[in-house]
Amino acid sequence: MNLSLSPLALEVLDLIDTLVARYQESYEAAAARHQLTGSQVRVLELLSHQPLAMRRLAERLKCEPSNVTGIVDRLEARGLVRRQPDPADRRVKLAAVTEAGRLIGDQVRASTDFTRTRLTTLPPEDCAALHAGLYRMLN
Amino acid sequence: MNLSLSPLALEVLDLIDTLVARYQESYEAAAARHQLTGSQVRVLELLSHQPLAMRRLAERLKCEPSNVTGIVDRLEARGLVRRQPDPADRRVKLAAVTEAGRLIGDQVRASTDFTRTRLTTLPPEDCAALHAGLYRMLN
DNA sequence: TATTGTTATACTCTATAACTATA
DNA sequence: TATAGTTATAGAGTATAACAATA
Repeated sequence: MNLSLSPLALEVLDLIDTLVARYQESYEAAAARHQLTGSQVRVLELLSHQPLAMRRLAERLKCEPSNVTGIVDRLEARGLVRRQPDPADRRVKLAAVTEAGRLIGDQVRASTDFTRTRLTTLPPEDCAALHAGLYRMLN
Repeated sequence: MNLSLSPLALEVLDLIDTLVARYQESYEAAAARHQLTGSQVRVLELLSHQPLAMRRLAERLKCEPSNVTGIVDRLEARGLVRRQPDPADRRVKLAAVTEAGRLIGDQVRASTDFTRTRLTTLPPEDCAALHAGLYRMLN
């Protein structure tokens, strides 16, 4: 329904398509440089603040819990994550990032961002415009 | 390296993370509503203007040509795409969207966009700010 | 009974390597 | 010999359904 979008809005739509594409590329490429997939890096990020139950991890990843088993298996096999019992509920397994996992997660994030590098050199007034526009759009 | 990013830039980074996540969700969900994957819809979009050689499709999708064979196979099995010979080079197969494929592609795109619906209601001044900021960031 | 995590299964996307038919 | 598309293979992510352990 392009009819309801102004010419300016259509251009913004194109810019957003480009932004998303570059963001994705940069994210996957950074992960691949460390022989990791995007999902694996995502888990490392989600666990960087505190351990999470497999169930919670599935919610955050927006996928089925059965998938998380495999992703965490592969991270655990490489020593980047470990499973811990939950003292409060013996059904639950908490996934926790290891020191090695935290290190790699930080490295990937630092080497990732197309977005990040672009933002460092963006003049403050453009940054402010971006902030205002995005904030209004997302809220 | 958050040290080199201003507090404002950090907030923009968060906003962009959110934007990308919502964009992705909305794209995949719209595709799924039509029993299609994101890649399949992407192909439908790429072919919406003109037929493309399998090789070109692979370039646009940023994946190996061998993968395109499978994606086009599945679309062809559902009658959404067909393979045509290239009169100029008998090695080449041109993938072309069918009428049914064009119809579904349009429907998905219309039902997709989180981005699109947000932009329709965004005040012109916010839209202009977004455009300015994104343009400067991406170019 | 309900919930947590896992297993089993099937499908899609992905890359790599080897093959065929053209050029 | 080089290129276009395919096949074969293997790994990863995804959803669904069924299961054991625990609540």
